[in-house]
Amino acid sequence: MEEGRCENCIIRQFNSLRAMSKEELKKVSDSKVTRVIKKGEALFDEGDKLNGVYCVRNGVSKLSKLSPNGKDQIVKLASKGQVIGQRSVIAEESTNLSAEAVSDMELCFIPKESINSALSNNPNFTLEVLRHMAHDLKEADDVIVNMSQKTVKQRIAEAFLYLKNNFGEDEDGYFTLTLSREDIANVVGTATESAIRIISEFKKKGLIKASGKKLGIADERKLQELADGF
Amino acid sequence: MEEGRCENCIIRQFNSLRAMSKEELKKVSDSKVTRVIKKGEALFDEGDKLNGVYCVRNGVSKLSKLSPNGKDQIVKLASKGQVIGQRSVIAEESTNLSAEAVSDMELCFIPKESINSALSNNPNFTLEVLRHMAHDLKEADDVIVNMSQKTVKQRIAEAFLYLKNNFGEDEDGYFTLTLSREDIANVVGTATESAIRIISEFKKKGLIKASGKKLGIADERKLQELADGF
DNA sequence: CTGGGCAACTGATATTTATCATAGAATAGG
DNA sequence: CCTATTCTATGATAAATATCAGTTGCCCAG
Repeated sequence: MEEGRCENCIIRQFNSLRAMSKEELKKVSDSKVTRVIKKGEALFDEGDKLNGVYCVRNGVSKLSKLSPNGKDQIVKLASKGQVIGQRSVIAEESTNLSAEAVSDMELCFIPKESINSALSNNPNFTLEVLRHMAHDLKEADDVIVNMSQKTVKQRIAEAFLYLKNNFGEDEDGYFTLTLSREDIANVVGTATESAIRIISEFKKKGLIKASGKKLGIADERKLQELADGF
Repeated sequence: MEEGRCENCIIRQFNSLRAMSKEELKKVSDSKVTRVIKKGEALFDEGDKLNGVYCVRNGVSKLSKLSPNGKDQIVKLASKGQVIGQRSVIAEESTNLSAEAVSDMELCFIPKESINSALSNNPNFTLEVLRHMAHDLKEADDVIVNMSQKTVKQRIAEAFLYLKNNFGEDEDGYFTLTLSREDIANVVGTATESAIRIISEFKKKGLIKASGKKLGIADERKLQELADGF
């Protein structure tokens, strides 16, 4: 089986690595280490020095930051095809985030040397990473605006739409990715109880549906309207 | 007077342009256009296509985004030495922000061709921009956490510290940069009245001082403690 | 099958923040 | 120097959200 080779795996679907030359990819592939992480296990902690990046092959990881008041804020959910830790490696700083698996994961660890050598030798790759990062930065602006201007209800509605659009749903219309209420609260930056209350309310109003731990969207149109502020 | 040449102006102090070669800087210098903008005037609006970047030579600009509910959220304050619009130029997307001068400004407009040519020909420059952007992205995470986890009081305290640390103060201890209460409210993402109330409260408690429109810090230690949540 | 532990839930209450209304202070332009 | 307009300020009130306390239900290890 050849799935272990980056040339066959990463190239097309993954964001910036696709700009690597065949040779570079071979090097990456030879130096990488595959890791399996169980749901709930940590990938790294805030303040750690990363000596490489992680490329997600399967599963989802939450990237979060502990706020001074002791609450976790989830800044990003990284799934298949996304690269974790590139910012720290590129800026040569320690991480400001911690990463934990929210589902069982399989990922490839790529030592920073491989990345750095590609960065200094392959301008196309660098430019590709740069473009990608410029885009991320614009998205971060949107998040900042949403966080500071939208109500908790609106943010939860958005989170539901986000979960559908980014991780998909099963044949019954439930999200592929199951998050605890606490995680949802940490995504939108609110108290767990508040999140639970609003989720119950949405369910009563027929905007969303819930079955056990599974969540899903029942009325996307209305949910979108709510997220947009009507 | 030779202040008009980038070789003499930009090189040392400005973030990523310093990685340009002498030749590139000459090209930039020849293609750039100096603009003077009065306080309150707009540089560009949300959705505009930028065909270049602005390098701030003097004064301060607020970069903001209109939220669906009609309020402005100030995402960044750019001052001397900072480059505005690079993200849009690099990602080849239209801006998601609008820029307006909060004090009289002098800036250089650099056509995107100069930037793009340097990006594709000078890997060092690209890498430098990339590093810088990676750093910005980490800062954006911090902003997100602050916005979603801290109270309005804490955020206003932080804003005051930020104003001091980034723009300095005069001999009497008042901020060099004077912002309206509305602007401050838009930086921390709250209602103008709430910002005013909290500023009054801080003043009564001796944490800050105000004289006319001028604002300053009176007790930095306590203000910092408050921002950190005590 | 069963008790312990944890996640989900609910109620009561306190706190924070927004909104509406209004008035005084400052400021720019004629 | 005056007036119109914008900025700052403050009160009253409503709405949103957090906090504390307690209950239920579920899952899993023994």
